[in-house]
Amino acid sequence: MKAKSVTSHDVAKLAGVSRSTVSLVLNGSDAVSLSEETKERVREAARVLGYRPNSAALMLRKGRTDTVGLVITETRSIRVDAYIPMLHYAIADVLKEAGYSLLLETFERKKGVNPYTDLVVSHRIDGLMVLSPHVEDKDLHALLDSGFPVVQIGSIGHPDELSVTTCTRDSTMEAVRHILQLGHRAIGSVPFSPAGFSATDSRLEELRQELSKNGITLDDDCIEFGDFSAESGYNATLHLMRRQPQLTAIFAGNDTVALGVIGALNSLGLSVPGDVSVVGYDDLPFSGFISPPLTTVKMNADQQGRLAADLMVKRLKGQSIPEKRLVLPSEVVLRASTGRVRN
Amino acid sequence: MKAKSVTSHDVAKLAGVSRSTVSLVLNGSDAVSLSEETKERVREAARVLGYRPNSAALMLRKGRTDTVGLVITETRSIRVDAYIPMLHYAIADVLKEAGYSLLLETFERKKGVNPYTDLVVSHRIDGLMVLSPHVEDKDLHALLDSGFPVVQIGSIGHPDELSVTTCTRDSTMEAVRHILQLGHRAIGSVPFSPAGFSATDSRLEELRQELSKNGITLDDDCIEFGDFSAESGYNATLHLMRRQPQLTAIFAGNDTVALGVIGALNSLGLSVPGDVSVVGYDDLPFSGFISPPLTTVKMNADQQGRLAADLMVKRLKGQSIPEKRLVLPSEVVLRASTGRVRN
DNA sequence: AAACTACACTAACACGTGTTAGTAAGGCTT
DNA sequence: AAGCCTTACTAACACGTGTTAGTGTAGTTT
Repeated sequence: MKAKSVTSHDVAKLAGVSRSTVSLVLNGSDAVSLSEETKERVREAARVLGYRPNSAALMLRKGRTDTVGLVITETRSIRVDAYIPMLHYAIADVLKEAGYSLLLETFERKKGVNPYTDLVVSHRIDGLMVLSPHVEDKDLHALLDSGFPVVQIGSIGHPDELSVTTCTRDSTMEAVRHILQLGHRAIGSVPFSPAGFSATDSRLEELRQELSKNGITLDDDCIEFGDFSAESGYNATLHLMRRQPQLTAIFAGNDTVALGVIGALNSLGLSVPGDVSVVGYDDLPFSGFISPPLTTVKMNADQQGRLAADLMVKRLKGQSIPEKRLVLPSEVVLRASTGRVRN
Repeated sequence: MKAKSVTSHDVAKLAGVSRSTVSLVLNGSDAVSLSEETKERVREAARVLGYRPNSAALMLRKGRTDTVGLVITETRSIRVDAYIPMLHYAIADVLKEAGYSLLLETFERKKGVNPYTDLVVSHRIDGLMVLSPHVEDKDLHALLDSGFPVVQIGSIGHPDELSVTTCTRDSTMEAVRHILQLGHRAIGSVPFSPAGFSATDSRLEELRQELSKNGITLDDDCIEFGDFSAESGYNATLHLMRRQPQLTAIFAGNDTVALGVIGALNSLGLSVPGDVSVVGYDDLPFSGFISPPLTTVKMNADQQGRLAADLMVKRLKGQSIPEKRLVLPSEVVLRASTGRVRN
């Protein structure tokens, strides 16, 4: 019933040589000389039998798995936001190209349990990629201390970390200037998550500072936190506009939330950008094609993922890494969701 | 530098017993009797050293990897549509709960290359999940013939297949009736992909049949194919409405495409649903919170993924599987993107 | 007293691979 | 003819684990 698997022993038997010879031929080793005729006979036998080395045996022998783990910490966001999957698949692409497999690890943090231990200590993976790591993640810091290959998307400030981040400061400044030039003065914000997440905190802080430079204070009453989903953006906006109906511009924490922000504004009878302008972050694939097309701060998830995966490949292959912390620029994409303030 | 890994040998030495004893204790085997005192000493030693069995050795010894592969065939769709990731993460959740890891495999089909061979023949995985399989996929049929554990999301009609599909026929009927009751007669469609993909073909065929039952023919001129993204929906709609400006209702192939459809209609100065009604498929998390909230055929990706993963777990654990082909019902969700036809 | 049982543990094998040290034979040099 | 190099190959080990058959001892039965 179960097709017995083909081992190098079978190949050896068919080719009339020893198992060692099979291994040497198939791995192209030139440490020992073999006649061309024998080599060909072995290759042919392997082909006929459809031989593939058993990967577990390979891992055991070589002491590596050619597998990289991917940890996604923000489990709440996975199902409702498109950004993580974009990173994920970009990473998968690059790693596959370099000969590595990608093992997905979604974990919930439990008290007293180090979520990295299982994968790492059991030698299940050669390296770990962490998306949106928490700055105060004790276990992650410990893992970095141990020297295990880790690449993060997002920094936790560890001296040895390899990370890729996107700096939104300049773009936020540019977006704020854009909004101010359109005449807006009553400005609110709907971050994409509760406070405490690094991207949320930094975007909010940058926004606050830029507005402040221009003499506008971003009052706490003008902020209503979302929770990753468009739904949360929708509900937050309803609350926000009930409390602060004078607002004419809203900075959404990301494009998914912005979708809900626009939906809520419209449901309140407000037009975008006629009555209220909306700015997002990320520039998801759909952002240019919704109604109205969204003005947003482009993050380039694809490039971010690819560079992170490149870092991992370099690290695993022992290649030199000139820059351990890559910082990508963002870019403001002006579209139709922002407009001149109503009279 | 490199922290040498802890093996059962180390544990044995510390506990003052043989390696066999360590293995027996830690696996809770009662095939041989051991004193409680020794057991405790071994457990303590293992705890102190932080011992975890080497997974490669385990795989080799046990002949299984406790790993499931996930093949995503529609690489074009991955980055631009939210449906696949939802399936993906639901599957990952269930498998993890059952003690399996998930290995991601995104592959491009190349001539003469069997994309399943590597993972399967090298014993890298115990089972394979295939998302949106092609009906005529020769290699997949061969894999099923071989008896290797495969679960598909989407059917290819193989006699032994394990699959989960969602039947949209009833919902399409219901949605069509809904649209007709609103007075619409000039109806178009923007499928989410080119023809040839099973979901696209079946949805289109169901739509055609239902309309036909009501005396309306869905002309080819009233169909403009999308290509997975919101952008493709946007562009297709521009073409479609230029060609058929009389249309008052559009069935989008999925919600992502519907996003672009609505965007395009608005950019043409048409309101939704004032001038044109739009129906989507999937009910993505954002669909209820965009503007206008989208009327759609709900697919329940999460449940689909969970059931598929359950099938896989049952299959791998040798449990009985009463129904090899699960067919889930869909459900029409009426929202504000559909309305009475304009006068 | 011999034989058996129960207990506590270990030696040895097998999983499938890559690699190093070693063997055998033939041709060449001295 | 003895020694040496080259060519062609293989035996044997190691990776770390789970398990089966087996060993020895103490206690109990016949």
